[in-house]
Amino acid sequence: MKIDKSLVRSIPLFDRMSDADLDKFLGHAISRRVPVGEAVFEQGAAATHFFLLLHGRLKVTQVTEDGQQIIVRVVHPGDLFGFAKALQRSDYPGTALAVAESIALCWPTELWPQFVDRNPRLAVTAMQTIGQRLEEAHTRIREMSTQEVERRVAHAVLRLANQAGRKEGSGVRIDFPISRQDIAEMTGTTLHTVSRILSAWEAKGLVEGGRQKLIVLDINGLAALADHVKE
Amino acid sequence: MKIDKSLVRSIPLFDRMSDADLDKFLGHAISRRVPVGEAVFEQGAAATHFFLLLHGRLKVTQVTEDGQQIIVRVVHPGDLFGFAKALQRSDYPGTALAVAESIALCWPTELWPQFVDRNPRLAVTAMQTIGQRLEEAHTRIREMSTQEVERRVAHAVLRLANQAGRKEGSGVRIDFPISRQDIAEMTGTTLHTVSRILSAWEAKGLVEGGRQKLIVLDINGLAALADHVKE
DNA sequence: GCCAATGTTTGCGCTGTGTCAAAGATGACA
DNA sequence: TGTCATCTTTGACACAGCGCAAACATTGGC
Repeated sequence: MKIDKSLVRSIPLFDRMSDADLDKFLGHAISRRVPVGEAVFEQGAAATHFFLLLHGRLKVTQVTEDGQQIIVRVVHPGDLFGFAKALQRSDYPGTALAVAESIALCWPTELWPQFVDRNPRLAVTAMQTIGQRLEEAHTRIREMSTQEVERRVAHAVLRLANQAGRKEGSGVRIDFPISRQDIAEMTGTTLHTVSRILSAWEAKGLVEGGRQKLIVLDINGLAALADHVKE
Repeated sequence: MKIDKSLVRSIPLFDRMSDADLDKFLGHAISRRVPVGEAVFEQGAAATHFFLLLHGRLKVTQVTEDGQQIIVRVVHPGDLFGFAKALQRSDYPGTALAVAESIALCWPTELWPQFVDRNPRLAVTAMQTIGQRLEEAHTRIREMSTQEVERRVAHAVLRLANQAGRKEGSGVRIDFPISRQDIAEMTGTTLHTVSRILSAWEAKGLVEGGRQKLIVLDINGLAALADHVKE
């Protein structure tokens, strides 16, 4: 399958790589189509590959011992994921599930050290990427520690609109099927509470909901909810 | 000031470095004594140095816009911290405060790329360290999403006993001054709730409390509380 | 040895959210 | 076009945990 080289180039991890090295890198890649509902890898499985999402959308989930599920993050096109082995883990800590028809590039994890050796800047940039992810995680912890549910949901929806928004009519539509349950698992609450909150927002004209659908009509209004201390 | 080289060697980040390089590395270091209550760096300040804790104990905190504080993590001897610049940040995301008399090695951040160039394995190992930190962050998110306060506190206390425990009498004492407020800020609750929980535990003989003091008397009992689904 | 500062405990009332339950909506598929 | 599975909405209720407030304990300084 033909690989979109300019897309790969646009990723921080690869933007400084020489053309020759990039070709070599892509030469080892396998392109894989992932239909909706299929997992790229599953929690606990041996980490045999690392991946780059070219197209589509994934959600990375974890299941706790007592069966509760949370969404760790959403993978967008251009994101590297399934890093586990590079981080000294032998298995994947979560499951990566396609929520939209997706295409991912796959490399055997053994190649990671080789590529790093050949291209030291790679490791630096990769570390920066992980650093950002760490920061996001801390942001989430801070939110969960200090904010009540409605503000957390507002932040989560704004983030989604930012990362996966597509203009539609007068608003911005989240560009993949997303349920209240999903939003609940991203914010640490229940689908019932999310449903109530979204209903209230819809009554205020902030969003438009629907089955697995969410359109933000008033970004500023939502941002006010997210930032403002309640009065 | 004399630097304890064997302590430095014991840190994953440095264990594979050649002796010559290590000497060079340490040659550029400044050793700094940090009395209790003093900050090594403050949130928002320019990230001029990165650090290695040789002795003592720090807590890394963040303050939200609306003035609430959370404890991001506790820094133990041997931990690298104040990484910001290596992760492509120009300022420190939090404040590192000494909760015990501490000694830290300091390097100017400019040296980081040099050391990485000279020693590519360094970047790989550093990434593994960050990876672990990311995992811890996700663990915390998972706990905050799915567990009620008492279990979260139990987990936090067990973690502290593990990382900073010193045998004392029949129990394990957390080896630095820690307040209920601190524990609250680590688990996303209030000091009042923490106080109530600890009182209850003390009545059950699980722990022994005190002013800025905490001794775990029954690790297994606590672990049961942390793991077991309440019955 | 007393005082001030700081940390801890405890009671009480309130409310945000989870839990349980049941009734719509929506879309896929036959 | 009807059926079924899935998702969403809404109500009723309970309670964990927060906010507020006041008393109590410990420590260090003078």
